[in-house]
Amino acid sequence: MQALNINITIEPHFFTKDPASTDLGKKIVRHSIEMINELGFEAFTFRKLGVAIGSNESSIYRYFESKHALLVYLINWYWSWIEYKLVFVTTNIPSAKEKLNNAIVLLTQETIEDTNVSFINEVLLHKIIISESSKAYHTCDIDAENEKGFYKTYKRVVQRVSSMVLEINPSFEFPHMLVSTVIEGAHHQRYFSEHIPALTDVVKGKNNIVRFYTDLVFKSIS
Amino acid sequence: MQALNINITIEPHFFTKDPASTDLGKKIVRHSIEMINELGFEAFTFRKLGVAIGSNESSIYRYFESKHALLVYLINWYWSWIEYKLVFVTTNIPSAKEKLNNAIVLLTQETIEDTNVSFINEVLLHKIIISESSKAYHTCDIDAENEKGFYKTYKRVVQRVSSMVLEINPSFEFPHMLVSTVIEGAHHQRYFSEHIPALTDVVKGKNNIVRFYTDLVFKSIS
DNA sequence: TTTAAGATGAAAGTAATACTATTATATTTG
DNA sequence: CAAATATAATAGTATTACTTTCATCTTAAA
Repeated sequence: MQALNINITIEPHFFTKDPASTDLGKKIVRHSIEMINELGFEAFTFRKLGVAIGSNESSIYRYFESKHALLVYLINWYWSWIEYKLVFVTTNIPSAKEKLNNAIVLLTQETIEDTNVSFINEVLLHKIIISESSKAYHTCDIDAENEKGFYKTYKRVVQRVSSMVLEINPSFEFPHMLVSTVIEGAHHQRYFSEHIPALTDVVKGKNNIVRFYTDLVFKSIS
Repeated sequence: MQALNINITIEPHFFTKDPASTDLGKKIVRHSIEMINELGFEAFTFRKLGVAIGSNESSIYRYFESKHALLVYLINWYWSWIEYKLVFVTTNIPSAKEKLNNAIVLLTQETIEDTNVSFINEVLLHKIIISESSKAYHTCDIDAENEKGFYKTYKRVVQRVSSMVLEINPSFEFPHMLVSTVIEGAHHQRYFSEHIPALTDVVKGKNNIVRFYTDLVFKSIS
């Protein structure tokens, strides 16, 4: 996909101060993505990030109230970006099946190029989504956070693809289950293929994950 | 399932001292399951557990070297128990389809009764598996731990069910992906249905999750 | 050009976590 | 009954995830 002059806008309740609005903010986000990838979310701290960007811990807290909040911001950025790409690959496609196919490919494929849409490296961000995003919603605060709309963007993506499923088969009972199974499943399979290969059948270089989930979707809704 | 006089045996490398071998050990495991459920894994600490069982933090460390190790123990206990039940519901079933069907039902259904097989409450343990198990394998130590066989029991269950898939369709390319997708998917759907319902189509009281995944499996392998 | 508002930095402090280490006291076993 | 083993009590450590306070630096309007 070619780079357009677009920008992913993130709603104000995902940050204390908009990181996209300042140099320091962008630096915080950019380097946090790198560091979370390198260290994992647990070992990543605002102190270490501060040292890495030559800034102070307390300054970072002016943008994000906690490292959990930063992760939620990143997750929402990711889903906003996916939503944008989803609209892009499904607009003006007359065939409902082709539309859904494009959507499933988008949701299950590897991210291999940084589109330079922004100050965010999408390849690394996708890796964070795969390895760390479950830590954002497996908390005891999930219910309160869900009410505040923390997972709205993700839900919207699921809703859009579910509608495509219903376009093809209006009587299919479980479109949301199917779509969220595919999304979470693809993430798991990518993680397993790298770390617990006995749980997958992934051969490196082949697009097995995309093919598996595409088949799964079309067979189960027919 | 009726209670048999069986016991789930856990391999020695999952503990420092076998909790099944002493009263204190059983107390540690029993109460840790309760507390992890109440507080979530993050807020659960050995200190709190010690207070709850009227014992000392340092005594708990003699059984498990860390709270992560305790979680890995619980996960292995769960999968050993599932493996036992899996063998139970698939033995002496001549039809390959019925066998696989029984397996999928077992993997996707809710656990509603504590079988009293042991000192472990399986209903609560299943909830921990759903909410917390991903925290065990989403660590930076995953590769080392996988090599040490930390996830062997889980892999064995996936392998058994994958074989059943191949019995029905020997040319199916992705049996492990299918089975791990179903297992992880069912856990996610149960979690989502309680906390982020927009991501599912689950109606309370109905066995939608079981039905959805059973259909999914049989449609995709046919 | 001054000024004052806002952004950032430096430094110190806090409560809690996830352990470890040491020593004392029970309890069991041979 | 002694020795071995299990458990408890206590204290200590390094780190985390923040918070607070105050100083300084920047910048943009008066």
